[in-house]
Amino acid sequence: MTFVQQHDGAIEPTVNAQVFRQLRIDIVTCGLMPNERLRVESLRERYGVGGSPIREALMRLEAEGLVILEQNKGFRVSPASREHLLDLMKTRVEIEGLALRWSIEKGGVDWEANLLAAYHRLSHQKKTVRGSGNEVNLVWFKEHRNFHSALTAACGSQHLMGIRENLFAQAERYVALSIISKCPPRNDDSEHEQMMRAALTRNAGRAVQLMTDHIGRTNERVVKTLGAAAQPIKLRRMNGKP
Amino acid sequence: MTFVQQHDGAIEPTVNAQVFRQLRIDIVTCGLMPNERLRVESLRERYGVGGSPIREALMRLEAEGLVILEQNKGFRVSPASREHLLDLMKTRVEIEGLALRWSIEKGGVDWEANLLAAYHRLSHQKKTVRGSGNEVNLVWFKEHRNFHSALTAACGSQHLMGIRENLFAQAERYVALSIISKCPPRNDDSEHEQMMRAALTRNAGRAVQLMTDHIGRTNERVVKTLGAAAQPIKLRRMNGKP
DNA sequence: TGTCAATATATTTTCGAAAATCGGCAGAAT
DNA sequence: ATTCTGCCGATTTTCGAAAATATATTGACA
Repeated sequence: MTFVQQHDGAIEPTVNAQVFRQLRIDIVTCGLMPNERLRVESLRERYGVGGSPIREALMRLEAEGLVILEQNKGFRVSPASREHLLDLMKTRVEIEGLALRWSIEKGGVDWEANLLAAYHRLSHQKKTVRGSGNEVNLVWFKEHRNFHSALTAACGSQHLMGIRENLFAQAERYVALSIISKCPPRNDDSEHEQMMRAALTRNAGRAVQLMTDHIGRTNERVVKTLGAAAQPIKLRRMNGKP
Repeated sequence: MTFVQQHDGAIEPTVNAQVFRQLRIDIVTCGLMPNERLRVESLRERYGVGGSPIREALMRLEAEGLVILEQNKGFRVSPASREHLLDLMKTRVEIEGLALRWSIEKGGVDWEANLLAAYHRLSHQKKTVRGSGNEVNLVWFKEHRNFHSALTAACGSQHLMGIRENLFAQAERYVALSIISKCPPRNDDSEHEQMMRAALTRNAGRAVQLMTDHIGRTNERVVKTLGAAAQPIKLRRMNGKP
């Protein structure tokens, strides 16, 4: 595995951590598609490392819900489906709402400053890069994740933050899927700005409502593009007969 | 690893799954104490298996928050602290409350039946077994977990259920800690019955309030016994000098 | 005596190969 | 034709040993 430097300059010290990070990115951005089988041998080639760190990384991702393990039958990327997405969204609305409410209650000046900074960075990024097809813009993803994290950063609960981040990652995967499906990305920049304003003015009710709408609108858009790209068709060997 | 048959008669097919299950139990019941180092070599002896399945199981538990990994320095059981417990409780009140509300909304006859059955089984168990010291009663733990699971089983969200179960497991560990610390276990049987009644009569508000109190009271009890047993004192080799 | 560098030991991490398991295929039996 | 049985290749799972890393110990030097 080539040691890829991260944005913050840090390098993951162990191969396991590197594989975990990269695998997570590849799954969330749908470089590895939903339901795709994850053979250890293929991944060994892909990342140029041994089997152990790969399996260990996969186990972590399994616990996070991004990967599925069928015992003695191997790993695959978690399937994407309308039902799964709906469930995810329902839960996310509650969790993000709760975290936001708490954050607005408890946030201090530092929280406000970081939120402003995060929004500023996000507003200078586009969702897709025009260059090679409509590919997902990793930097936008990062800044978007950062912004939502900043919104809820002052909620005062490690547990709630962890849950929120996990659900967020799963939702990101659906957004990536939608972008890949050539769905022209909607502009939600103003929504982010409104949320930020409501948060900074300590209008919790409005902020939560905006967040709910924000998630709902994203969801609507994604649901439309789901039927096509969600489930790779299962292929059966045809014995060469037509 | 000896193939231990489970309560439902199923046997985990892979060594990894067995180690995972057993390790999880040992941590939740404080057979492995908070903050205790988890050396691969020791665990290899303890469970009589190779290193790979152990590391893989530990990675899963790390993602669940029951185990901590410091890169290149190994695993340890997650430390237990008053702050951690308080955070956990705050979050759990919200999650359990939400799941319970949804469950009461959507639950059908099957849900009611299972809930009744689960309560009946729980009410026939004691928290501790008198035999060898005040040890945790694994069966009570199982039935207690089952009961709370049954309460929220109809919430209609896999994600919310998963989150709830995870938080519940972490809370169980604190209860076990409290029991081990010779804290005479409180009788919360009637609380369970009241919750069940409120749920069955579709009184969501009351049920959630009871749940909140239930969690709060357990928490109070546990907090008291924390100072003593929470953090094993870090020992430094003394060079043989007194 | 105390501090620092160098060495030795313990532990984690990783690899490569052996063992176990699954799914498919061929051939026998009904 | 259909079901069953046993074999074969592909894949997962597990082990044991090698490489990498952290921790402890020793000894030199101020």
